[in-house]
Amino acid sequence: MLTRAPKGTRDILPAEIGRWQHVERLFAETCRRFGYAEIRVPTFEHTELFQRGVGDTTDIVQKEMYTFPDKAGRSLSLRPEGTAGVVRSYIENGMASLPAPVKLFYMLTAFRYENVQKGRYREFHQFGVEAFGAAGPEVDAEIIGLLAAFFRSLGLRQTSLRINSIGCPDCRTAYHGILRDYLEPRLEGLCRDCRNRFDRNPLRILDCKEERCRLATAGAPALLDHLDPPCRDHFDRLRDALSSLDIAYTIDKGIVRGLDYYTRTVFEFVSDHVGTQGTICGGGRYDGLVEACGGAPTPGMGFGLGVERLLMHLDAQGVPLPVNPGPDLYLAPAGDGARPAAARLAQGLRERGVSVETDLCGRSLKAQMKYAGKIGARRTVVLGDDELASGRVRIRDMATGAEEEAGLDELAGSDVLAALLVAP
RNA sequence: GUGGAAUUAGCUCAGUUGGUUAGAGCGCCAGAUUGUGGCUCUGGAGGUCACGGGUUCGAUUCCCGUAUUCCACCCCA
Repeated sequence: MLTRAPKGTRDILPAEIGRWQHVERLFAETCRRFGYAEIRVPTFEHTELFQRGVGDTTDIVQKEMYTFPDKAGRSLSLRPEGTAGVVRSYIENGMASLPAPVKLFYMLTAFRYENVQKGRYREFHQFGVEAFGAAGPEVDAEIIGLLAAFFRSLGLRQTSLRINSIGCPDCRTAYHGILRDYLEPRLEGLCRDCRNRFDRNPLRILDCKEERCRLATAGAPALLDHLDPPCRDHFDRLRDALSSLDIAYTIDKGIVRGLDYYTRTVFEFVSDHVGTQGTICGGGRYDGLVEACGGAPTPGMGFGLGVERLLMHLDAQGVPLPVNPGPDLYLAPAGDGARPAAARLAQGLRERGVSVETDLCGRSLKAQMKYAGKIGARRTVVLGDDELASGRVRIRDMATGAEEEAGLDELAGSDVLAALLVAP
């Protein structure tokens, strides 16, 4: 063949589209019940949006973005996540003047130039929500509650919620000092990356997976223990809110998250199954992001959820997902004389809402019956000279083999139509 | 970006210690005489053995490179 799908991309084929549509419907419905409205934003944006919005120092922006000049010389980038574009749209469309909070959800594809593994692709699908204008922990808890409801309705089990607070810029500045004091005598023991991080972003050193860095930071003070009083209060009230929603969680002081914009609350839903791509969903609060992108100071909170990973973990847990059903009716013309009548009848039934298949390959009646069985047709009707002459047909139930007689003229009429539309 | 493994039909896999036309199961198409599917039987289509070089009289098989997939690191969804 000429070429294959590019590395890290995949086709979603008809055989699996039912699973995708199922989770999409369920997510959209859950969001609707929680008061979130769908928004669709561009696949690419000006590169500076992501540099500012995701963070210039992040791996995502530094190493993983699909950035290209367009023919007019603008630097554009395929979105590596959903939040930045939604924030841009919020500002650009004056949503600050809408009744607060502004609650949005999206289902989109994002792009990262990364090495491929299971559950990690270069083009991947993300669901997410963003809530603007609510500063308190109540919205944090509501969003986590939305996810809990979504997972429950899907039948997803064995995931755990981990939460942390990384404070506001003030407590982070203060904490950076405390952390540097602790790390300075241990600087020689750190890896080269982390020695660079020491000045720029010492918080990330705690996230380093290098053995020697983990040893050096094992006894380091945690940011969570050095929050200023307002951040501490926010975190404590989030815990109370989660408890009153009966949502179980564990505190994980190690959650830092790789995007620069987070403040205070950060959280992840992680599958308890083995496997390195265990994070299904991650998010948190980003109280400085709208302002950083040129809007008025506006608190925000949201998450991104990896759809491929969600489906992967549903599979791993054996959660059944629907496949697309076969047609309500297969209409089999017997003999060439019946073909125009069959096509006309199929058209009429389809316009009345029945899903009908009929022969397009000139097959024998026997072959048509085989085909009807293979595509999962619920019923079949044979249409030949006899039926056209008498105006009577037999409706065959493919599961039981039972046949029921009906008038041809009533087949498209309401009674038989109703029977066809009712699931067996 | 760094390591390791794999790649033979649409799918899951055999196989060739280097030698004529490369196999199976499933799937697909057709048939088993009258107008009825699932079971069974018969036949058929479908492969430059991932791609490109090298060694050789001869390479799907051996060697090198590349691509892709999977695994680990890293990162995250």
